Amino acid sequence: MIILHKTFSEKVREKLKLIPRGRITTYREIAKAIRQPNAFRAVGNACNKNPFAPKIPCHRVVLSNGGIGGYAKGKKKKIELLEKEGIEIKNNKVIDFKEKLFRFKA
DNA sequence: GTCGTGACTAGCC
DNA sequence: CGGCTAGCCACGA
Repeated sequence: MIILHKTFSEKVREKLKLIPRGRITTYREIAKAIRQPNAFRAVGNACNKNPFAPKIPCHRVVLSNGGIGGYAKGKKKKIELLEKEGIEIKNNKVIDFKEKLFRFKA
């Protein structure tokens, strides 16, 4: 049997890496993807404490309501990165975030 | 083992 | 739409 006891952060990172460029996801979606739909809080924590900051596209994660949320390097930086990838943002909210939302494989 | 904290969310007013 | 509250989870001290 397999027991890979990965930490919560590990799982989050795995999912984060799956987000394609030009797309975004929400903390909620990630929580669901790792089979812990109620751990959306911990997801944010994992990203914030993420020791591989530049290696993980954590900037592609937004709030479930399309809000930007936060970013270890500053919300502004997060917005810029997203705009660079083709995500339109206005008033700290993602435009048509529903269409750009990336859903993980069920 | 307990407590506080946070890049959250949904509900209510 | 904006603000507030309660519920939720993992992690470090």
